[in-house]
Amino acid sequence: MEKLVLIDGNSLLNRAYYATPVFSTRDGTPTNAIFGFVKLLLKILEDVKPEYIIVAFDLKAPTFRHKMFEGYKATRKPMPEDLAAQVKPLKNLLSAMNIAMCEKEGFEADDIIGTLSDKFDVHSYIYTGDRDSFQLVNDKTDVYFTRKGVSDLQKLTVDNFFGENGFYPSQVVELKAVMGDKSDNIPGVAGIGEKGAKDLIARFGTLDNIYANIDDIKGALKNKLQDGKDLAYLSHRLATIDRNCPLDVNLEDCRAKFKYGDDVKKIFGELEFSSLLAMDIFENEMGGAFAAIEYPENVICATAGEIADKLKSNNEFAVDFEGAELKIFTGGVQYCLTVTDNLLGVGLAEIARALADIFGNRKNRVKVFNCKNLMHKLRECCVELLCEFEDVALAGYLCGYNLADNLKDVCKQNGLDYKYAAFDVDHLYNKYAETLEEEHVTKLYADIEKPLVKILFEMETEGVKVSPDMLDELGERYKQLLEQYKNSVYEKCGKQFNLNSPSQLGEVLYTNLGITEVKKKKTGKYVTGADVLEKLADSYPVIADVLKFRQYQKLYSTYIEGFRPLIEAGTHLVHTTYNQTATVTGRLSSANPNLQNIPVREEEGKELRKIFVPRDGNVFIDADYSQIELRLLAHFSGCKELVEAYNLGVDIHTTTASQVFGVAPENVTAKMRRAAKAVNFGIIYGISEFGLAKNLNIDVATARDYIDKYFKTYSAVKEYMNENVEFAKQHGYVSTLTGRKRFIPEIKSANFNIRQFGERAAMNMPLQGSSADIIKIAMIKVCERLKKEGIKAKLILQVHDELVLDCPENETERAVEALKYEMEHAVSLKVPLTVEAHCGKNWYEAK
DNA sequence: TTGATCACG
DNA sequence: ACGTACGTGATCAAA
Repeated sequence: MEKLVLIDGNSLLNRAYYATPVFSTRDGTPTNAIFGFVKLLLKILEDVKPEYIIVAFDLKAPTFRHKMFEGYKATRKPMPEDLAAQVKPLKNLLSAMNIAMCEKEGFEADDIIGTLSDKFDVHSYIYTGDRDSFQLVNDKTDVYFTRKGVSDLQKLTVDNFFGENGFYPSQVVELKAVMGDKSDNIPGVAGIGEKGAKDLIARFGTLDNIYANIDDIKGALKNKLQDGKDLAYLSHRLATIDRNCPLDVNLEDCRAKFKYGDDVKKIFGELEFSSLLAMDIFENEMGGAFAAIEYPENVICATAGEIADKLKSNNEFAVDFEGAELKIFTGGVQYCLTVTDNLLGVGLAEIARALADIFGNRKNRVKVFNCKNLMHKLRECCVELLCEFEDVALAGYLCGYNLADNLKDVCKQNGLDYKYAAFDVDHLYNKYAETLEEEHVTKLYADIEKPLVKILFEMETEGVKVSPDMLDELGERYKQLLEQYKNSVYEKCGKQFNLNSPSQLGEVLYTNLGITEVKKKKTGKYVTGADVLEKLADSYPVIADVLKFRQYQKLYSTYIEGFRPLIEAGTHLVHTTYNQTATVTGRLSSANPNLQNIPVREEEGKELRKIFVPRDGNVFIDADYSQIELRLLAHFSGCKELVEAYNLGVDIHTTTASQVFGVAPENVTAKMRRAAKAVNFGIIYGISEFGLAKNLNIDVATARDYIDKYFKTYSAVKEYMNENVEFAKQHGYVSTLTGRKRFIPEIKSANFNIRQFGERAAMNMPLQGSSADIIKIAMIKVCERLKKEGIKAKLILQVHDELVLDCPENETERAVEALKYEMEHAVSLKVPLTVEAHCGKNWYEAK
């Protein structure tokens, strides 16, 4: 019998959307759902080899079911924006693939599929993620249900249906009539759920039969059924698929005549589906079938010697080191080596020797996803990575791809088979290397990011020493204060509750204490943020205690207890992990623990820095750039007033206040300076009246006045900001000093808020990103300099505009000199870069 | 898993 | 009419 594939387009696209990691083309067009859909489509074509295929879609217009019941699907959330954006492109693609589509006003895809599966003398294969379609299963119709994701399909046939579900296809409707369907807002009988409904259907078979024998049912169940009879029959009608919708489709319209033609290739290219583009397509009379990427021979288990041998004749290879498995792809073959310290198996020494042969050989060149991770793994085996390396994650990051942070998911994103991980690494790197060239970021990759990998590895390995005594001391103190403030709050509220719960706190403050000044959020919850509470502190004494509790709770849980498990036993070191591919601006991030957000602004928290101490006989040297982003603003905008101010070395906020408020510098009040400082910060963030008003706690009109005055004074800054926005609108990205790019798809959004966000991001990124560039360059220079001069001081921390050295006391002077010089001379701008350095016996003293 | 909150630059 | 400062990560509560 000939085969007809019927696909529920909306349902599968929806499934594909949630099953595929979020990704998009670099210009921001989301493509993950289309990708998942296409992968499944190709699989179906290959598996079934159907003569006919058609994809059915829902229309937005109300269906006959809505006319029957106003509430039908009323509780369904609207499609996420980035899924909705993928519907049209999918249809275009299907059209280019010569795949028939069908939609009909007043009907759902289900009805179309039900009708077509009945209409022709063929065997029907229905693909859907909707259980409603189960009712369509019969001797000439199978349903393939997407159980989990899109690849795990449950095949339901007339033969296995009862066994899989415990009821028959015809009873799907009967069941739904009783139990309803939450997702479609089909009511069913109130008070009866899945279990009750199944029992009833197992006993009576149909809804009609239930009511025909209603007197056989006793008690509450009977009452529920009697009360819910109308809704049950309404639900019955709602759940029934209409197998007679008026469709102008004949079988020949559905003929599978897919060709992998230029038009399809072009669309795959536009969607950046490189793994699909790379497929070998061989067309046959079935309408086209596919062979995916040609994967290499896979040697499941190799010996260390075997691999080392291979590398003698081939210096280039790609690896994936996951768990105890090292996969190596070289010379067209993927080898797999198990690295364990089980001496009963392969000797550790032999493995270590092989690893040293592989990664310690400077003639070798390895491609890897996240080289820093590999270096840590090798270190566990006492092996140092000395060979040349290429980092797929880093390259992809610089190309602007939104890559998952592990190779497994990246493979998924790219439709690659993780079984061939080392091969995939090779494949992906080759692709990204081309893009690096196209985007003109190869130098950034090779000269800044790659050298930084090794520096970060060393910083992480070196670690930062924590004083356990000081940690305990502060912990005890915080604990006591915490208890004190907690009790005080309880007393003043007249009740005990969980102070850590914003919702409970909100409830108590606004209900029990009658504090009504503040509104709820759009989620319906009370706002209890510190900025809001602070305004209430004067009127309500309890607020101050709440804020103090919050402060110490943060310090205690995040920085005392949060730290304990991360401190290495014996050495008392914490080893943070710097993520080099986490931010959109080019900054690093730090985690486990995050050492880039150790308290400093409030004295209470700043004390925490006393727990960080240098090694014995050493001091910390802490050096930070002074206002680096504002200086970059002066540099990029060329604003005469700003450049001059920085070249004269005057206080920039005072200068701004003086120029904006039109008073002599010596007449600038503290309040004026504070406002000017906030404006300066705001400018860097892509200022908005509202944001400035909120920050300064002033009204929007005053904020607008400040901004107007600022831009009038510094018109070059305004022009520069406009240029950034215009550039982003035109090219889809902005860039930094080193050519690092951030793609800003939001800037073209139809949504006003999203577009505004894009504009602010376009203004901010060149400043924040260039600052990141500069400190990265400085880190490289500082490390080179220390090495060259034989200074034993070690770079141990980076906090965006700040570097910390752990330095032998007798080298302090030379190290300060080197650090300050290399930071200040990392790049040359129209304004000087200045660095302030301090020394101390802990991080508190060195600030 | 998500949202709220708060620590940093 | 509507919601807004830029960039991160950790913790907790509540689903």
